[in-house]
Amino acid sequence: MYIENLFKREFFINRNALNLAVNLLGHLLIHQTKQGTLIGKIVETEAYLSDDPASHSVIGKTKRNAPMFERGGIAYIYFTYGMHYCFNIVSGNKNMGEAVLIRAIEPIKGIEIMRKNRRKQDIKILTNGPAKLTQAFGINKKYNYHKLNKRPLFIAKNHYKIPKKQIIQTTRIGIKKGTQLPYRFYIKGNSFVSKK
DNA sequence: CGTAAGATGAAG
DNA sequence: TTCATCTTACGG
Repeated sequence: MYIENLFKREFFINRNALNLAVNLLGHLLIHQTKQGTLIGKIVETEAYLSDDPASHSVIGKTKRNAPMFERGGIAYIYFTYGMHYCFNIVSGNKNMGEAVLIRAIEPIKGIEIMRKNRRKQDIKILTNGPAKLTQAFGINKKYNYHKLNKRPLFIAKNHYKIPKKQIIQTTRIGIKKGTQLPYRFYIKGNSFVSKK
């Protein structure tokens, strides 16, 4: 059903991270697993640009951030704080060094599987944070470099378009550098947006 | 090598 | 506010 609505590779390549961060809001992250299909609506994103002090890419290409320098449309997944995975979508063309961090998602389908993966019951805390949603969706380093226009992990179009008025642009959270830059976007009033 | 920081989350 | 926990990048 959602499979024919998946975004093509060009969608991610033909724009920079700021543009992609805005344009991902409201669309769907889908993971087809053995246990069942997981679907969530993207409700919060952060852009990390090439000349951005907070971006992993600012130091140049390293083994960890190398996916950011590939053509857009692949996943950049990194492990942090000894236990968490964060999921990014690379934007722009090769060697741009930009990506969008998916910070929060609204669970749509496969909620029981998400509860199991998270070992938490309350739907409100299943996916309202970058490392929470990767745990809920079973996303880990095996999907680093994965093309997001292919199953089993992909982005699909939601035909309902978010009104421009409902998109809030503000500063990013959880970082020490570049805190003044307004590179965070979220859907106004959505109760699955992460908290500071 | 040694080490410090980290785009976090959960508990107290 | 503290801590769990470990990879990564960088300096010696």
